[in-house]
Amino acid sequence: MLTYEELECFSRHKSTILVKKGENLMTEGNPVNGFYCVKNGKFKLTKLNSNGKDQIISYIKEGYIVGHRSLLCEEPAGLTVTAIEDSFACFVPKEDLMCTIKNNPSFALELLKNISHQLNEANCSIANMAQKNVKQRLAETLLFLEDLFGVDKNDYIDVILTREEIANTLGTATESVIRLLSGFKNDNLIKLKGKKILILDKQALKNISEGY
Amino acid sequence: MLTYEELECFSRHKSTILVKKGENLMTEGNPVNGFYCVKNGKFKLTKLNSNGKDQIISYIKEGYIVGHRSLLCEEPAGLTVTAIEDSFACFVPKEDLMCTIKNNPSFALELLKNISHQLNEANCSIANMAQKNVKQRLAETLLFLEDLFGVDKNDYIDVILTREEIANTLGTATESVIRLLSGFKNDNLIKLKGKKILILDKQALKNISEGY
DNA sequence: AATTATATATGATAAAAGTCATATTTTTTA
DNA sequence: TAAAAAATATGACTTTTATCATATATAATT
Repeated sequence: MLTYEELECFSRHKSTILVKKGENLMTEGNPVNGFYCVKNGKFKLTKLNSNGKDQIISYIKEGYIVGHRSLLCEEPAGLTVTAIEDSFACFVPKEDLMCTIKNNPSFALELLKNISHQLNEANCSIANMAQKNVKQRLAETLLFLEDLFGVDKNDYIDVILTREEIANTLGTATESVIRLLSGFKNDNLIKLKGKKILILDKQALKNISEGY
Repeated sequence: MLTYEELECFSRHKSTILVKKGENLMTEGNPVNGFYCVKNGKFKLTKLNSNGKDQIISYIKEGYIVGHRSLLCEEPAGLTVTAIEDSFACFVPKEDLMCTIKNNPSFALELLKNISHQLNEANCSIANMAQKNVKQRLAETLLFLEDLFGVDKNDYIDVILTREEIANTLGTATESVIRLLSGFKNDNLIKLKGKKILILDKQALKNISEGY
């Protein structure tokens, strides 16, 4: 996430594009010739596995940029970026990015900070994936989703995900997520209303995620 | 990993320090006031878990830099960096890094590339951790270690790790690693000589790691 | 070299998680 | 709105992995 001014600078004069729910902004393995600023909406970032399952690596929302990593490495897209609701993004061509990096050292530093921060989060994810069991990871993910996307007027986490998408975030089976969510509900840690999830006991979920 | 010239530039006039096997170059949570170039040797990068177990996030060797991510984020060290054999590294103070970034746009770009690359690798790790079973991850890790550290004169992977360290790389129990290594040995995929591991059938390991 | 400590190895068992089957509910489409 | 499709839910069972116990081998220390 960059500062408002930096994003403004890029998105001024740029055409904003609509990405409908389920559509891809970028596709893993495809060449990348610019990056995107998310103006509005929500996206999931996924990686395809040899067994054909998508692994959700992270989520982004308004104010986030995506695609810059591939540009900088001069590699094809490492992830597929898919809208999880109708969203708007604006495209910034590669040249604009490179030009700005070269002419504006403080922007380069800002970008370094941005990617460094993402790298730290990715490292934390690796440790969590490796050492936490599915229940711990689910608890953690629910807290993460509420923190990232906030809550709606009825206090439900403000993002609609299928159980399968949650499973693909945790790296587990859909049935396991369904069972665990039922368990959390029975223990009065969460409330469920279709796909909507409301966290009732944040502290308890935090404890579970840390193994207590 | 940066280019030879860039590293030279930093390490000239810098004192090289000896880090003995088991000693830390940086410690998770501690403040960071510079970064290190590895001149010689091997290090593991670990993250402490709530259950007290170390998770090995990655490995580095000569030519790699470490600590720059925390510097750029202005955060405490996110990882502990421990020598896995007697090693040499040189310290570059924060000011030198910041100064170079500001005065040398192409260096900033190089650094962006470096961290972007690491972020991509971390994303791959997340997917692997989430979707592969222990056997697949072990096969992959053996191939990774040979690729990173190369082999000695007898073709054994040129790094000495305990079974526990391998387990902490995969995020599994030490006994599981021991059992699986025995299995690979019985299947003539690897040869074991104490802690030394020799890969006999690279293709078979690759197939296992991809789930065939 | 003998002793101690640490690492490796292996079996037995338990716990966690995956898979398959099937029922029910919700959502989408015609 | 009805029919079809997709998602959720739950039980039964299997596989994977962790844990505990213990034996053996290797490395470190005195």
